[in-house]
Amino acid sequence: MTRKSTTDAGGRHTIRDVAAHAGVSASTVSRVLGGEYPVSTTTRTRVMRAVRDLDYVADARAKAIAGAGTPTLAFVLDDITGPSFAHMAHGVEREATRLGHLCLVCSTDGDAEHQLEFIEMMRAQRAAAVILVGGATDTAEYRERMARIADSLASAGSRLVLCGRPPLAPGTPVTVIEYDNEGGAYALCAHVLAQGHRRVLFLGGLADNTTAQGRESGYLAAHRARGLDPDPALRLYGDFTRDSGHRLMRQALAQGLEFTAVMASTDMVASGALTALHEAGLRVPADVSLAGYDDIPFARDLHPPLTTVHVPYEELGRLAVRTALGRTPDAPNEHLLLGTHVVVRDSVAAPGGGAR
Amino acid sequence: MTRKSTTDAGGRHTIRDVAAHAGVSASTVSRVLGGEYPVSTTTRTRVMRAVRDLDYVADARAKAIAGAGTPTLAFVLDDITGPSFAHMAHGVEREATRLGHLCLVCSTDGDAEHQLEFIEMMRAQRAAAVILVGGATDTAEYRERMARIADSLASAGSRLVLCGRPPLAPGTPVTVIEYDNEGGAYALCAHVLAQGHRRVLFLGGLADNTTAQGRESGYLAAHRARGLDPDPALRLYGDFTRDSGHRLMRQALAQGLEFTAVMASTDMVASGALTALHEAGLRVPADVSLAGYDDIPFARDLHPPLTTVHVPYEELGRLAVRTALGRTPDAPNEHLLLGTHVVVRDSVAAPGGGAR
DNA sequence: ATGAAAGCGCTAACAT
DNA sequence: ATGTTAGCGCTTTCAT
Repeated sequence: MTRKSTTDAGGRHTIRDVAAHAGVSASTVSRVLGGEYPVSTTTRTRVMRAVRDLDYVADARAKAIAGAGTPTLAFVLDDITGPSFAHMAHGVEREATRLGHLCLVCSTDGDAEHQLEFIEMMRAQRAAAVILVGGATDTAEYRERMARIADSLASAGSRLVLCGRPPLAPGTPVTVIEYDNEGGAYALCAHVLAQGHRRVLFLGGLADNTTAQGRESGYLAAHRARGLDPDPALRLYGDFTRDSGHRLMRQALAQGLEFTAVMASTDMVASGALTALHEAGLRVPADVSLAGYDDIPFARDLHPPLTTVHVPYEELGRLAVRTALGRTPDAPNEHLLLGTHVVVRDSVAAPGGGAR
Repeated sequence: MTRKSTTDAGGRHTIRDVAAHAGVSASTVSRVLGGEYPVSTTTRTRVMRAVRDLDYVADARAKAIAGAGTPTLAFVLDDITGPSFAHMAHGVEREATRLGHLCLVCSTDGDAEHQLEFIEMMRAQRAAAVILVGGATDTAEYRERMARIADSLASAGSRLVLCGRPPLAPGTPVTVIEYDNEGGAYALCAHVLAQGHRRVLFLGGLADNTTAQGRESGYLAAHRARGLDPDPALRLYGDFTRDSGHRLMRQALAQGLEFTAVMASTDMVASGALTALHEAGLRVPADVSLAGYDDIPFARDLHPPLTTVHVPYEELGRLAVRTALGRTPDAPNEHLLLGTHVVVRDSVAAPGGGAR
């Protein structure tokens, strides 16, 4: 079988096969499929029939390279398994497809190298935008690296969007959308303090993660605003998982740390901590108060329902793609800061009976 | 500026720009970048320098069309927001990148049309495999539609993988990987029954969803195996969300349904149900026992820790990718059934004090 | 070891 | 309204 009629076993039909089958030229097929062009009705029908017969689907890569094609959008996160990331991904995904974009999702497991690789891949795919989400380590190296990526992307007609990450130097072609970690944590901690607590344990995330740091700053600031000086021994670090919360809490209990409330950097962390508390026979909030952060759907099913800070993750995802795609009249360098609000449920109360 | 030196403002450099910059031919650049070909060291260095200078990244689409290129893999699910799906996605994603594949993820929000559209897109992308996950409605139309897709994909050299979905007619070029919903539910329900419960409320999912049906079948079968005839009034239907569980449970309570245990079709559902139970002042498991399904990480943080069925979702995702990519010596039509096991925690006990 | 040329599957002028 | 001819950015013969 010659390499002309592509109707070979592989079954991968080309536009020329369809053309031959319909007795027209390839361009005509292209035009019929494209839709935007006048074609006689009879030809159109014949072509469509051929398409159906051959079960033809145009190669998207070829289209893309030839100028047409569905634009692509990349979403890079640390771990799709975290509820808050999943919700953002959902928002991104929905908005992207609503806008007719294909959407690549990649979890990097928090590995910076892997992340870099993936971004490079996206650049190779000529993605319309790359959305990077999740706290980072805010070092000079980080800023430099990100700036380079932003420039590369920009010069290729693409755009970098940072979500929940530290902004870069002004002038860098980047869009950053942050949610106010410090503000949320401040408000939450203020609420806890207002109940009368004076020793509140902070269960942090990775020490150098900006999201974790923001929340810690809020915790600190709230204390200082009341003229309080939080005991450094009351700050423990792990990551954002449920297991980390569980482990940290056990550890705190084992060390005999004294506190009447605990503020977790994440609902997941709070969830694990809660179990550790229960395991130790402590009642929440009677014996110790507990607060989380993120307001994942689950938070209200904890016992007691968790007081936490609501972050509009899904909306955030949607916003990210909208601004990334320039659906919003944007300045070259955009910086949005989304507000959050505390959701008061039952896990925080005044320090009561069995204070430790 | 003529359309020859692509070094225009757009910045999108082509291989020819690099070639020019390095004073060699495009083929040479290609060879250097490809690696698999002998090139003089001096040339190689010059080319690499040009690449660096221009910040050049080869267009993946062009590569793909020309025969090289990273293969792509598509993962289609209903909702990335569901923990079990997220874990599968994680597995898929990890294994795919481990195997050097790009991975497209798409949530269809349970919309069959949208799902179809997306599959078509993936065919256009010439994806190496399409993994479809999540229960479906098992009708003749479903089987027919899926078979058509499987054939299309196969004839394009791609492959369809069904995960947690009903198998198709033998001979269809499809791989299906199921986890044993019925078996798991049977074992779980047997456990509940063994505690002495006789009226156990079943909180289902979408009535026509095969996953939900499988779990219901297990529930039914476990009863029958004991010579019990479960009261049909004890089966309520909603979906797999936390809210559904909450609503259904309230409803059951409001109607004054009598039961001493409840078996939810999902941990999420169980979670919502638990809250409804608490809100009604009922204690678990003292007043009523509760069991879930999926064993999401959260399950152990519920109060009491939830007895449930473990499903190896992440492993499932990895397996799907592996078999899809034929890393497993596979028969043309493969059908795997993964086992599950019940995880006994504290939410199920013998019917006790305040039976309703 | 390197260049020239052909081709991948498609679209977009440019002709009729 | 339709066919012809160039590309798009890359790889891969086929020469040299």
